[in-house]
Amino acid sequence: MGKEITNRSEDYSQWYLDIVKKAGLADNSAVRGCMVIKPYGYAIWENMKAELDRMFKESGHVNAYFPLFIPKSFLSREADHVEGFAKECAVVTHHRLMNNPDGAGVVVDPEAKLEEELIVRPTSETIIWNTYRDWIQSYRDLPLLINQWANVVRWEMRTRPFLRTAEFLWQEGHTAHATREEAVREAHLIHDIYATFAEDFIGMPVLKGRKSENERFAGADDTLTIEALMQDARALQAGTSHFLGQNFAKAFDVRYLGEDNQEDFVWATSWGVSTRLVGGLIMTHSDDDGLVLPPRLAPTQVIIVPIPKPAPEITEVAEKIMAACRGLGIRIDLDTDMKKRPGFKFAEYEMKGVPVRLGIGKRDLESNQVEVARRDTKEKTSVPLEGIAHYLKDLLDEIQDNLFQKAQDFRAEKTTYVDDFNTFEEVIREKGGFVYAHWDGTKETELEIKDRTKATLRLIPLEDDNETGKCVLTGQPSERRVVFAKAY
RNA sequence: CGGGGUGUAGCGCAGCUCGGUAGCGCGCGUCGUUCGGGACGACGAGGUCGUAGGUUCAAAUCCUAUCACCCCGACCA
Repeated sequence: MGKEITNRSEDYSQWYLDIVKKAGLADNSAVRGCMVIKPYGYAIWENMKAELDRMFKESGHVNAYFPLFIPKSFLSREADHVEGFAKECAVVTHHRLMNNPDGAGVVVDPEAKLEEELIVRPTSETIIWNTYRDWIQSYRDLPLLINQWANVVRWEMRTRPFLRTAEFLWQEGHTAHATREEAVREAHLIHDIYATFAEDFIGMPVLKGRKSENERFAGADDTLTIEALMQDARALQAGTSHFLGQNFAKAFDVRYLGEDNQEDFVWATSWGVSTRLVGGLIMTHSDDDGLVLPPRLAPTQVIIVPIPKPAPEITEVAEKIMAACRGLGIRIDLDTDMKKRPGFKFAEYEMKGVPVRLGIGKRDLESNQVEVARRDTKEKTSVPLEGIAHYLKDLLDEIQDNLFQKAQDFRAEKTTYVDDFNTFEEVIREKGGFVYAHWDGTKETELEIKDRTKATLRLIPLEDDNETGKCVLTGQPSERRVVFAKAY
């Protein structure tokens, strides 16, 4: 008891907060809008990070680190960019405190005002492109394929753990290329990596497409996005990859001399995913009993619970199982807590979403078996000790597949094709999910739809299904269906 | 920034209307009995009542100011 979580059907948003709290992923902090990521939550992020980092490096990228602070003037170099971020910047104005002359505490020393204010980076395009100017002279310096793991700050009005926090952790890739084609290719490559990661590791199916001009990243010529559907039938933007054209090269005067001795501005991309992915993971798989982790990202994949409590003869068997499992790369642990009772532990590991639990008690020892409990289906079976490691390896794969499949089925169920506006409004209001509809391509229509239904244009699919039609709102001709949804 | 609400033990709350020197549940510690789905008993530790003023013999309670946080909107990875 005392660990009850709100049912999804009652209050989805409270359910989410309960999971974050009770699974020990994050706490609110003393700082408005900023969370403390607890060890268990951070371990999930570390696993994500490790895999993404591997994927970036395999595709030729290297890591570097740029400053947390950006001179205010840098931000305003690119007009669209500053417009997009100006309203949510944390600004450093002074560099020193002093004892309060009126009494206790310290105050900002007015003498220590900075000549130029510093902005805590909301994203690093400006400081990086200012640096790239010095690094790039010739086509031989290109491409420059750099990624940074960092924290950024965006002073959001309303925050939610992982989904939207004032400070968040992310990676931001910033690449420089000699040609437009190469930069476009890079943006698509990363887009593919993001989609692969989301589906194969988080087990979160995503739609791939491009953003409308209105939803595009501030300063980009083209924004590619992956969009996932959460269990409350709302969309989550899970990662974006931008083709920046020559916008930042022009703003920071980054030119290179080509093989043909012609000078030109450099072409750019930038791309990022954040700790928001942890929020997406939670909302994709978890249930009313707590977190459900996809095995590939679970800090602990298998937990052994001695029944009724740790004892030498149980530990001996557990050690053998663990050695065999670790040999196959399975992350497995033994619960050695003497105080808590088994029932409590079962509930606790379910809350934490550990994919598989092994129960070992006297009757298992006698029959040379263990009890195997899956978190995803709640099924329990007795499995012979002989060959248990391979059994578990296969089971973890099966759970990973099952979670992905379930999420895919859910998305399919919540995907609707709509051809008239009444139905559109009704589907958005009653059913939610992704709505494929025709759109006349104008910003006005997009905004009016948002205004009337709260649904936003999530993406324009990349592949043309060659189905022309009429805009669901205006009846004007449309070349393809686009995807609308209510989003986080 | 608009509208609503809350600050009392680690967490969740009662007490405030009608001032009298702080209580309940969970959690925490010790011991014992338990232990195959969130155990039980006994004893115990723990609170400048958000902060600063004021009224009063006396303030968690009344008054003033202030800060913080939460919820609903507008902004957003």
